[in-house]
Amino acid sequence: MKQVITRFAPSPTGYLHIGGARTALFNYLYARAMGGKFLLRIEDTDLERSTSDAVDAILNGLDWLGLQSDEPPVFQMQNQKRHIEVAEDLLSKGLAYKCYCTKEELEQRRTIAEQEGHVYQYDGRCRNLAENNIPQGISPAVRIKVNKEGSTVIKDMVMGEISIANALLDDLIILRSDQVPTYMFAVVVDDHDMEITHIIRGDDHLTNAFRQYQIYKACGWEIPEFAHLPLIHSADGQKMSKRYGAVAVENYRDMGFLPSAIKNYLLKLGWSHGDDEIITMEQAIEWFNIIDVNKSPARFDVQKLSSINFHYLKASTNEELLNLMMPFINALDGELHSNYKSYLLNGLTPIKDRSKTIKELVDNSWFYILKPPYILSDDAQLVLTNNSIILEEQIVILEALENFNRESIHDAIKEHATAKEIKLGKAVEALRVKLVGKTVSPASVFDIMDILGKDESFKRLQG
RNA sequence: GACCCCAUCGUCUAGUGGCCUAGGACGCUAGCCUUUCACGCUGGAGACACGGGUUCGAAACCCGUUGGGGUCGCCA
Repeated sequence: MKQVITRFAPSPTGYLHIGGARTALFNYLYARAMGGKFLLRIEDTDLERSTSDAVDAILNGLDWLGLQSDEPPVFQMQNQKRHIEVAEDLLSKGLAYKCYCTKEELEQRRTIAEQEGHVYQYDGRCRNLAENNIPQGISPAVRIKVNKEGSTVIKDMVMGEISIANALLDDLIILRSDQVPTYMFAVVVDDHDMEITHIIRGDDHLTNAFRQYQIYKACGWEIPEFAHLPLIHSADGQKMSKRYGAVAVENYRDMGFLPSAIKNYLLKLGWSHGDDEIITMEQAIEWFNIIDVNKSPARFDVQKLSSINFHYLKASTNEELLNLMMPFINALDGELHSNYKSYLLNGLTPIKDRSKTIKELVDNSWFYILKPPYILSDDAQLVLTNNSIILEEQIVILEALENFNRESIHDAIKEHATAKEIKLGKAVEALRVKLVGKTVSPASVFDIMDILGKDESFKRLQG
């Protein structure tokens, strides 16, 4: 049996979309599961919108997720010669023809058609242009001749058998007038040349598959397997787009999600292995099969991602966590404790329980990281009830913590408060102190108390 | 509008004609644990879109309706 080769083929026009990440993941997993190869191709034939920044963003995103390709990425534009060559071959065989309609003309016809209430389909007017009718001074585009008879049937590994009447297809452009191949053509040529056996991509390409099928046929090439994954929708059921919030993987990275958690969550979106929720990459490689992917689109749920993230976070060691925290710590405003790393390594464990993300982990452990004095903002407030804590005490505790010395903490407490006053009750919930420009959650206070609470002498103090 | 695809709790899903008065997870909720928060534990509410078939039997198969999504570029 032939070796399975899959590919992820993003266009470099922005960031790595979360949906793209899932497509990459499924391609990666399928290749790994079948003992095949996973390749990467940058679809940069849109000269206007492609940028090298976007290429970097995509590469970085993939790298961060740990979805590296088995070979260096292929840049589609570097195959332009080959695309032209294939187009010319098609031309010489009479399977394609030159079209002299200008972009403007087509645009115009399209608007007219729209005004008349129907969709414009290219009418093939240049198909049989007589020699003496060829317009002068226009560099032509190349269109493929689509067989208008019968229907095209595609066997899709996810969607099953799908078909369309060929009369609905029109002669699409394969080579632009500036000799740049169109996406529809370049994918087919490149997938063939790269010997891709399984095309796993988003559902939005489903109807393109019919057009590409025609190109494969014209070229006389073997048709690869198709697998169209249902799209990920945002919480409101619409297509995931920028205006609905975070769509780039880098957004999720910045929110403090772990790559392992993102992969686990994305995997579970449309694929499952019984009731299993936490699935490692190793297990996924063992279990994954593209034919098990669901046909229906799934909605993206950050809460569920959070809970999976929480699981992976708790399963990580403090050392691993510290590494992941570094970018967030470096972005912090204020002076760092000289040995905050050892404070964190020692004290992170109880804080993990109340942090769903790496960012929260940092937010909840600021007292290990930042040096006093802490600057209180204007909206710092203290609510007193019968169970109260006094702000002063807190600062004392924090200062004492700098030395990380239980004795001095206790001394400070004894000195500044009576046992009665120290009682930490529900009132602490209402305590919001802004320190170093950050909102500090009351949970942080509890973390301090947690450490103290384990101590017998502190318990006695409560008496 | 045309074409293609989809349809189980709020969300992600299990389910391949009898193990289903439909299971799990997230979320929500009650309680326990805890000096407080969180974690954890134990419960609870919560779904087969609708209408027809097929069958002894349908969440599962077929048809239709409704609803949702996608595609219709010299974008990818």
